Amino acid sequence: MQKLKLNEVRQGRTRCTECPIRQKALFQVIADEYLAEAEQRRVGQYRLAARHPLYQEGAPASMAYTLFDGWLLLYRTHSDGSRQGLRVALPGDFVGYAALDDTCYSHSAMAITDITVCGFRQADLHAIIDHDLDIARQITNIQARYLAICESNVLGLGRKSAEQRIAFTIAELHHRLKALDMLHGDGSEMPFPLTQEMLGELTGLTPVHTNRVLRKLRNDGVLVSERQRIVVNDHARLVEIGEFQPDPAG
Amino acid sequence: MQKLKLNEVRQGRTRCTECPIRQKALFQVIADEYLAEAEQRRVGQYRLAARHPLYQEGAPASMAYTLFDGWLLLYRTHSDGSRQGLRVALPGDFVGYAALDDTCYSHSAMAITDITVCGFRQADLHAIIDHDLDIARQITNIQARYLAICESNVLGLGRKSAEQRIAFTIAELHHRLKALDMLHGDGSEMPFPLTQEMLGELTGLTPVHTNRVLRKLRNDGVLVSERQRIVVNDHARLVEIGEFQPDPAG
DNA sequence: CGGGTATTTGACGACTGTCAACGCCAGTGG
DNA sequence: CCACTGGCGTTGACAGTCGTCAAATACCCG
Repeated sequence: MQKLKLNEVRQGRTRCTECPIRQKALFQVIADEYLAEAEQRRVGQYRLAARHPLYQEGAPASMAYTLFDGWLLLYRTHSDGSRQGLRVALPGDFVGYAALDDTCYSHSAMAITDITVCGFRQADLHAIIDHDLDIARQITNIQARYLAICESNVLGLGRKSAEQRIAFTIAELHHRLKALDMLHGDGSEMPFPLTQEMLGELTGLTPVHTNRVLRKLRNDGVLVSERQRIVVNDHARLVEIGEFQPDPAG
Repeated sequence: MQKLKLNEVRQGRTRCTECPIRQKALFQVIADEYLAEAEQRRVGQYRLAARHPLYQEGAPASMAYTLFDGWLLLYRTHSDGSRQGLRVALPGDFVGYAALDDTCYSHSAMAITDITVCGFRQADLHAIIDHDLDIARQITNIQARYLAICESNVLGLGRKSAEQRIAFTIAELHHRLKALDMLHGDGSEMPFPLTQEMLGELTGLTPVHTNRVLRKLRNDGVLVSERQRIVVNDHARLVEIGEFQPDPAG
């Protein structure tokens, strides 16, 4: 596991309005409200290269982010150095929020691909929340949704087999990418920038076993997995194996 | 797995003020604020017998509860009927809150022991939150803490061994019971109303393997486990095995 | 082309689940 | 008081999933 440089890689800083994804962003309301002040508060849009950390668990949680472009992996580090994935953030997702002042991040975030994020100071967010009920509710809802996802992960890791967890994870990503109109071709082809090691981190498996499960899904004709891409041949089976339900799990 | 009767068992309904635990309740502020209206809104204190459900996943989330007395198990049900424990709630804990109107519970709650709870209508809570910033913050903090616990569970289930997870769970409960002054004797003796099956549900293990792990901890002199009771002989080892850290995990 | 990273595969072993049986205990009813 | 009963805890034998170790191959990028 290589050491990654800290956020030295941030380059550029352009106005949030230039981001095309913005219209779809879950967190659009805050982006809108905040826009007027964004420039003068020196909070704006950042770019971060793939494989670099956005923030790290244990560090003071000074900023939260809306992901505008790219894929982001949220994970928590075990004492032996291994990592447990918590969630993949996709464009529009709001990450790194801490409810209290002077808190530390509970997890780390690493860019899977090159990403573009819009940063907010936590302190500013708290101030906004106190003023604006709609935004307060929206943030609360986002947190509640994330909590439900987290509970689903607990259920999956505790009760499901490796194959079920892999299938669930892929099915869930397929579902979310579809909602973001990020599928290719006839809709069965999805971009998949995660390495098998990352997929293993998300599902609590070693890279080797992740590979074996993928091979089985491939042999069973459920999907085709290549670098950077997965083609879902038998979507019904994938959903069935993973027991994926679009709504309740988030 | 036997079928449990629904909340038919609720008996009595007395004023919240009679509960001695109240002074320590995390959720005391709301209890205070809410007290004046509690009676007229027909929201008050319930009793529920051990092994009976307080609420169930998928049902409309009409109420949230502060646990005044007893132990409560939060869990989520897998499609095969097995259950994955999410958390044990102890006196003072606030459970069942849903951020949105017209939501369903994401998980179920079952009384481990006989319990006493103080119920709040979700709609009323939402109204209170909109009026009172302090309470809004407090609920948000409770949710944030629960989220951190949930992330810890994901890490544990994904990366830790059975022995580590059991040790962690016991160490965590020991820590929380100590804070509530619910330990017996010299502080090494803790009440433990969970069955081994429930402990297995929390740690993602079968009852049989849970038993084997407990035997090992017993043979290694770490603890003594009996029905309804655990004596922690070697607290340092327990914490070390489970990699339990009091603060960050909640 | 060369070097590093990711994927793939096989052999082996450890951890955990499954199945089955038995013992213990508390509560119940005769 | 005692036998009965059901739930829980305990144990052993066995099987299967998954991790570990090691090596080979494929891919990407300079």
